[in-house]
Amino acid sequence: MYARTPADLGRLVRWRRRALARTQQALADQVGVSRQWIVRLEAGRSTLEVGLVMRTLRALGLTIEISDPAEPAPVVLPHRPIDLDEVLAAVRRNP
Amino acid sequence: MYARTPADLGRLVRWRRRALARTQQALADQVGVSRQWIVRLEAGRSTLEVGLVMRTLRALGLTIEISDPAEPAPVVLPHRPIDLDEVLAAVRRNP
DNA sequence: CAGACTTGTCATCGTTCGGCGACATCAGCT
DNA sequence: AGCTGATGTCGCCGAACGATGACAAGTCTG
Repeated sequence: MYARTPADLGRLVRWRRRALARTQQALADQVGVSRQWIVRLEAGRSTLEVGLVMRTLRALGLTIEISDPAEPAPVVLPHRPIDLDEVLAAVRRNP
Repeated sequence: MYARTPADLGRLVRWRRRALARTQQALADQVGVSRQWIVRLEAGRSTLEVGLVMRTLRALGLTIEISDPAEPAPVVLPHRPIDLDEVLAAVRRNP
């Protein structure tokens, strides 16, 4: 899940918190912030402390990865992997 | 590159900025912040505005991905792909 | 080495953040 | 419908953020 803006972040945090069936207060207690701060984060406020944001993501069991999108995408295996043994057996039967 | 703390972020931003051969002032101008703010970010300050941090990462051509580490890692191909034609030719020569 | 450029540090100012308390509103259950 | 718990909103206060200017220190090049 990509986060381009604080609004993206806010939506993500709310979704995750609900997925974990947690209240704003419980999350706030875990992170060590006020419930109102969680409300602001979920509302997509851009002026929040980045350190607290990172702690909150961590409290939700999420990781933050920063990467360069210009790097080539990893090659993805086809849905049905080729059965190498089958191919080799066929060649052995009929080279 | 995972970022767990603002200090991680700061190191990453500095590394990337230097990789792009940019000065702090140039980056600051691009993002619309003061140079001193960039200094603080690179120093790993935790109390900076998250919106500005996200904008800075974007200005450096970086993306932010938030994910659940419990999800299975994607299958990655080995560094040297198997040359199927070679394998098949070998079997044809010596089944 | 000197000079130019870059980065680090400090202090000040106006604005606003985060915590708090309080209340309003919404959501779910019986 | 009433009740309970969860969430949204508002205002106030002290702390500190971000911009600015200035200077110190570090780095690089000819």
